[in-house]
Amino acid sequence: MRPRAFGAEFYDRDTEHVARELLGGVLECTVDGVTCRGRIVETEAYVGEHDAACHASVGRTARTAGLFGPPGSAYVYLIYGMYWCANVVTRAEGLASAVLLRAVEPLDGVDVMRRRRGVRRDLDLTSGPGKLCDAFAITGPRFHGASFTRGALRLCEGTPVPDAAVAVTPRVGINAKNSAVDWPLRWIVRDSPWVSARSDTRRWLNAAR
DNA sequence: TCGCCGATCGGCT
DNA sequence: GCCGATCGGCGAA
Repeated sequence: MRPRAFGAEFYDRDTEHVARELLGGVLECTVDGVTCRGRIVETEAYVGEHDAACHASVGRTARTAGLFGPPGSAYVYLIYGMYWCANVVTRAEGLASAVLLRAVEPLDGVDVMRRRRGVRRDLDLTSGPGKLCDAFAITGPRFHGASFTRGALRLCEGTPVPDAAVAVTPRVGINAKNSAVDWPLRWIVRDSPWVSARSDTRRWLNAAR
């Protein structure tokens, strides 16, 4: 059954709330007639031009223009010349912030994901921002600037995740000299095996106790 | 299981 | 030129 997509008003709010509430939601992407779905288990917030880890901290450029776009639009960029990362833009148009989709639990289209990824273990299909874009065939040319509220790329209502099952950590992959390195803007489903950076996450959660 | 390293290229200084 | 919101393979422990 086709789930219902979040509307633009869902994204026209504080980025932290959107990131938190996307946990348990469903990412859906249709390419070449095949639909893949996954339950979102990990997100990160990039909260604006004052956030040194946010691409928009350099201001509005050709690259970052998408971050200033309307709520619910896709900001898809290439990292390390090799991997795509998918974000959903938050807050009103003109405010540069977004939620990075970092990991999902595969639900539908798993065979296609396996073919696209070519990895040994299913756990490596979608447990990272570059991995999930590969598994779902999300690329910049296909989806940068598209809307997550309708069409081939959607974010949909799923089963909400209770606070007791959620953990918050600093974001992954932020350079140690970045002033925002420690900001707690990563949300995960605490016990999901599908989250990225598993050993780092375990270490951080243990140290925080 | 951990840590290191190379791949690969567009955007920015 | 430099470096990154990453990933997978490798060798060591």
